[in-house]
Amino acid sequence: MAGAREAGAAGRPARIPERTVTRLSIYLRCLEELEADGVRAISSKQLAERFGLHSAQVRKDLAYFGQFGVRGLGYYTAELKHTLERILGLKHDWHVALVGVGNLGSALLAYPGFQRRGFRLAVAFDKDPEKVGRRHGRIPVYPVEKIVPVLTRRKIRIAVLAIPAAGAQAVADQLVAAGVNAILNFAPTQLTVARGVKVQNVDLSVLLKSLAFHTNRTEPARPGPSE
Amino acid sequence: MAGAREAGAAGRPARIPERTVTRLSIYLRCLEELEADGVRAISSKQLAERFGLHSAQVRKDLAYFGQFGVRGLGYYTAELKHTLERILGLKHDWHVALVGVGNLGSALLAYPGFQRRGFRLAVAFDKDPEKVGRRHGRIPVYPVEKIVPVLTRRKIRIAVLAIPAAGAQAVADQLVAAGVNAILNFAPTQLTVARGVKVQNVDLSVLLKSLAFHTNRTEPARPGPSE
DNA sequence: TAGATTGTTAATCGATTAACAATC
DNA sequence: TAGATTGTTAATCGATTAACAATC
Repeated sequence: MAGAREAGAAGRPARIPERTVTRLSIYLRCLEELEADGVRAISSKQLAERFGLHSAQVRKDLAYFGQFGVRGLGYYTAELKHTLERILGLKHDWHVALVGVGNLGSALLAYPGFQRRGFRLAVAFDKDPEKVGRRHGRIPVYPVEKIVPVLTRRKIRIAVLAIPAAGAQAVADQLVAAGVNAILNFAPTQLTVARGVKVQNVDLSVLLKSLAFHTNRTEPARPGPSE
Repeated sequence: MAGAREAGAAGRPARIPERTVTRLSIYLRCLEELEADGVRAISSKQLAERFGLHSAQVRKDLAYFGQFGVRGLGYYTAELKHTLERILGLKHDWHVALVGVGNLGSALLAYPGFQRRGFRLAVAFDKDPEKVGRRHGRIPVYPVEKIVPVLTRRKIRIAVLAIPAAGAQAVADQLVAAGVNAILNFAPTQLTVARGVKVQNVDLSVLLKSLAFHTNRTEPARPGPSE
């Protein structure tokens, strides 16, 4: 009885480990390159090697969602890419809201790889009256008070939070009230949100501290090949 | 036989889980706030609750490095903060190199929380002759060809990579040759580096894909409390 | 002392890896 | 067919949580 069950044939939603989802995203990035290079197919072993993983890991990650490979051959590049896009929900563009048009927010608005991959920053919010009303390229900047009406009307479900820690929780509450399901949080603070809303934290300070810890425990590295 | 052994009394370096280091950074952030609020001491239970963790987790994380608590009481805020700073290697400023003065790089140069917490962006590099030679505030911008001599001379061990994927591996090679031990990598590509060099990837596209996956599997969230 | 909380060991849980029959 | 690689189950590994004696 071969069990091909996309997300559980019975109906059980099947919990997917967070790290599996992250790896699928990385596999996809790789498959885009492979397809551009004209590589027709790739095995789990070859794919795994590119990321220092084991082939079983790759096969297991994919097996959560179905059977996509060909025994004796591997996976067809174009087909697997297509499949991963479907699994990750990238078959249509996502409209994304940005809160905070400061240094980081502006950089994100200008970041091409962001928009390119199906994430379209559709609206921005800021509390500074100087910034409100203007446009950043083609993106309108509203006052933060408008979060609920604007996002509700536009049915936006993903938001990026690029403001200081102080006001972050209040804004997050607004986002959730507006029906947002997922928040990419650059504010260095722990957000409390309703169950079902996913928060992905990116705390540059925390990341740097981890690097400092590692550097602190490592020899000052040879001065390089002469110079 | 109570075993107080900082990093292994014998000399064994004791492998610390990555996630423990990340949590220590987060605890520290919290302790800074607590100290500012005049909170004298805190228990592992109280600390854990702020992050949705179990108290045993907090105690275990700390136990890797020694015994810092007081039974029946908890941990003294100021003391634990001090201790975590020492463990993470934050007792002195780190000079950090930035490669890539584009949108993201400029945002990082202007980001205050970055500099504030003991990470000083000391030098920047770019391949654009337009940008080279100028200064960003007080930070000089050199051509990327100067990475090895400049970093070697200044003994810089942490670098931030904020350039497109295409040139990232070549630049990473230069950084490693220059004696860098840790790289915060914003380029959406897998870097191959010498053992002992730590790479911390921040791929915005991957993070957004995880959010898309979650959003894709979730009901479109109630439209919020009326509006 | 009585109450509280640590530090630490043992039990549990979940994720990674090994192994192999199925099959292209 | 012979060789290769999948999909999947079982074994291993590591991290989280429970439990509790030690002790403030």
